[in-house]
Amino acid sequence: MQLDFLGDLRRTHMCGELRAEHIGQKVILLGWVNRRRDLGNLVFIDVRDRNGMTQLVFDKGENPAAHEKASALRSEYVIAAIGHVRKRDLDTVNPNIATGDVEVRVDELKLLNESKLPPFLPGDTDIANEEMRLKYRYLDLRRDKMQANIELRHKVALAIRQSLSERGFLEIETPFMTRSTPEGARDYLVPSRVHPGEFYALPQSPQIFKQILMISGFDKYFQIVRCFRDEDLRADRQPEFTQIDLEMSFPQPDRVFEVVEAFLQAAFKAAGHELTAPFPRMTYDEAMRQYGIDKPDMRLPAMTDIRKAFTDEDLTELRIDASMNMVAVRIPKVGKISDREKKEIRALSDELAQRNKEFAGVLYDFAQLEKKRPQAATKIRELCAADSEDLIVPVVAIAAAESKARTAANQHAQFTAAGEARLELARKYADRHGAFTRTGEVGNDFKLLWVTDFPMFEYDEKENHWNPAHHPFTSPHERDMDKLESDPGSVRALAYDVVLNGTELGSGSIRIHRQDIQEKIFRALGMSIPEMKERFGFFLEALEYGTPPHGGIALGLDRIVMILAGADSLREVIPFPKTAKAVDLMVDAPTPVSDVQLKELGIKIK
RNA sequence: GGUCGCAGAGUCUAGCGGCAGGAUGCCUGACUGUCUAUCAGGAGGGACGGGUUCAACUCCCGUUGCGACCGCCA
Repeated sequence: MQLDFLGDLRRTHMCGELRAEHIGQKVILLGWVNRRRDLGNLVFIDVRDRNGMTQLVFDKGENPAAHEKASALRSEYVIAAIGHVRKRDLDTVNPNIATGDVEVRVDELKLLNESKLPPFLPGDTDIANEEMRLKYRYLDLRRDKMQANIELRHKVALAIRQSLSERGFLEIETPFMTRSTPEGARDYLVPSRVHPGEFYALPQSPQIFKQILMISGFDKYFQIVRCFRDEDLRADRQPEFTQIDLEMSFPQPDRVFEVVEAFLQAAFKAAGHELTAPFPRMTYDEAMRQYGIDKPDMRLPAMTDIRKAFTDEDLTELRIDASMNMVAVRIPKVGKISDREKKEIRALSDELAQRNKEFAGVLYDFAQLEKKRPQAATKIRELCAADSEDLIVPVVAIAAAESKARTAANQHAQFTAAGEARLELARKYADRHGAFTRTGEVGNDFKLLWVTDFPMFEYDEKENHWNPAHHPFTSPHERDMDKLESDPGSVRALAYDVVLNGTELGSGSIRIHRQDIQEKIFRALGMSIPEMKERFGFFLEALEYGTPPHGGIALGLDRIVMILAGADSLREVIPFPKTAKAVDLMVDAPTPVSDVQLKELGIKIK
């Protein structure tokens, strides 16, 4: 079929714009053929662009030439429609689309491009599987939902930029080709041609650079920036992802919180939600005790300490280890559970024990407890404020035959395992309690909070030394300074996370700005002075030239947009994401490269 | 690295150890008020490799791809 040129055709409206007020106007619409309804002498074409859809009418009696051309149109052809807006008869109005009151009677149709028959259509009711969607991403992105997600992403990013800019933050770029640091995740490496055998690394985050910018006196920095981590993927983890990265001079954690709360309010507003600030706060310790996790999902009830429910006699008879934590997990509105479900809960107990080596407990059968110790069971119901429909799962330790010494690690694992049980059961019974279903009420749908006072170090059992829980530039609490050497495990950091519905949105800290403290930390981590110099020499030197107190945070933009879009995977809000095996199915990356390229880089593949 | 799930027409799927069914898309025809158009007709199918079996789309093993989770991700 003959194709037409665009010439100097200029569209007058987007395809979702026309309303009753445009009736009678001459319009030019440009877009894709979304659907064709051919009634013989009368043809309807829905023309679509990212803004919406308009029905075009071709009537053989009115305009035979245009009608003939329209009859040959197929899905995803690109067209220009020049015509007049017409009121639809009352009985032909389509309330399902924004432009449904009107239609365009086409005077002249131009065919700008044809389309091969696509493997799937943007208007399909069943969406294709992900493999197909990713391979033909350009087609998948034509779908309304994807267009909306990408637009939402733009709006959110824009609102955040504006908010930060208004508060005096400067957006400053930092290098993508930088220095590999062995800390943290694996680096993506970029070989240097000029220096054979040497590599740049793509940044896991602009951490060092933003601190240097504070040393340079920029005072308030931000960047919406790509970060790279060569680790295995998850639904909420991509190898390249976007952070809202910021750093400020002379801050207390509260200053950082205010900034983040402001831009999150702006971001949520852009998505149509009025968020209340300040967000609730909780220390790491409270989070672990009440939720068994450092990123509590507050849409579900906290765990309850049930030690008080048992008399000493109960404990002896039930062979419960009184030296350990006793908590109950409560999942609302589960109702009666079947024998099979009971079995599944028992199986979960084993699974948790396998995953948490130090876990000394079990998920107790509450029904059994009600039989054996009705008073204790009643008390637990009271303590949990449980409804009769609620599922209660006590997590207790059964006393070992020989008395084994329980450690702090056991106690911690007890909370962690209970927390995992809480989430697992909540997911399982999501249909019944409905806590994960959007209600339209912001306070219910989006539970934000700050988790503060993370521990400074974590002990690595295998390697037998202390690791930074956050990163090695995190400042300890001023009041814990003197415990750095004597009792590293009890040192709290000025580190904080912002959490939304059980997802860690962002993580930050007040940094160390004094070289003497930085060296102490490195010593506590078991790093020698030469080792420190080798890894961070330039940075330690920078600290010596008048470094102001500073701190900041970084938030995952992809995750924020994902939650706002109500999506289950980051791939729904990233235009060109990678598969679980870190492959781009559209461009087919990664690929081998030619021997010539390798030789130039001085690289041999084994 | 590990555990689990999935793999069938262009796409989405039902079922089955013995003729592979539907929806949608596509093609042809009819149709002047459709909008997931309708009606009639048509074309089109088992990821790869091995095994069990008289017979495998179906069962088993492996590979590959996709997905979920664990490990990993300061």
